[in-house]
Amino acid sequence: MKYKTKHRDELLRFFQKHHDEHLTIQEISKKLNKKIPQATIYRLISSFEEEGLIRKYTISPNEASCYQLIDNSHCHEHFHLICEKCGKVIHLECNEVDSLLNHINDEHDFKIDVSKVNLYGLCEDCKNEK
Amino acid sequence: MKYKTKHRDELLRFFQKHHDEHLTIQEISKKLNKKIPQATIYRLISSFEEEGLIRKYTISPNEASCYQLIDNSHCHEHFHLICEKCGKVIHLECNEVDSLLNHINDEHDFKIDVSKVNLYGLCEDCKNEK
DNA sequence: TTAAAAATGAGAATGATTATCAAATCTATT
DNA sequence: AATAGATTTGATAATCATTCTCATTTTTAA
Repeated sequence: MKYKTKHRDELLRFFQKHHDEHLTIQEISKKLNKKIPQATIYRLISSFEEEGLIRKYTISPNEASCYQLIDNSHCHEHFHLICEKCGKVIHLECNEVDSLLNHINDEHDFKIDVSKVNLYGLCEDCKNEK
Repeated sequence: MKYKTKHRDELLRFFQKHHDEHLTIQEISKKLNKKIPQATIYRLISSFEEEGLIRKYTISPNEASCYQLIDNSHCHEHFHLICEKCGKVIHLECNEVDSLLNHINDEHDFKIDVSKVNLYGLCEDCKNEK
């Protein structure tokens, strides 16, 4: 059972306030003026992740991961496309995705958890800019 | 300018021999009976990566990356299906994947980095077991 | 053969994330 | 509101993949 604590509330409010950016633990810690110790931030965040409240972005394995509040206004299931260069997050909702999901479910017998799918790559702008 | 060295040749031969698996540095080191020191393996591998000879796969930010020779004779690009319950990693290579990649590239103008695609969900066994 | 350039080896350093554990806090129940 | 049991916290240590360092060795082109 989860207990409600002031750190928990504070961190959640923080994510709501910064819902339009994705931040690393370091950045969060700094913006909070170290009010919450890093170990606690890590713990709370992995708890939020499990609860499906926030999403983790890992651009590169050697860089810190970023976290962002999950936006539920997009109710339909969709993939996230994340630009490795500029960090832009694109919500991809299209039939081709659905049919791939169905194909994988039916033919490969694997049920994908869409809410956890992050597809990394280069967005339109960064792709052309080279 | 690159020099040809015995380690370089040996590691390349190793990758050719194991072209059908992707291995971590640890595994490579072990399979080579530590003939090549890890620091050197890291260096050679990042050199191979730059030259476009091998591809790095990142399963999870907290696990070691895997490396595999890029086989230009057939399109070897594949996704990883990762079971959230048992941790099993399935290599998904199929036409539907390719067509989704092409669709996203052409219609949504986003170039996906295949080596980073990890689709989380439930595998056959864990799905049914509930 | 020689000198400059690159690679090597062993170990130290880095840096994000996890683990530890005693102390503090929270919650439901009396 | 007091209590007991469960959970969270804080500070710090541990982990682990990867990168760095630097003196030594090897390679290459002239």
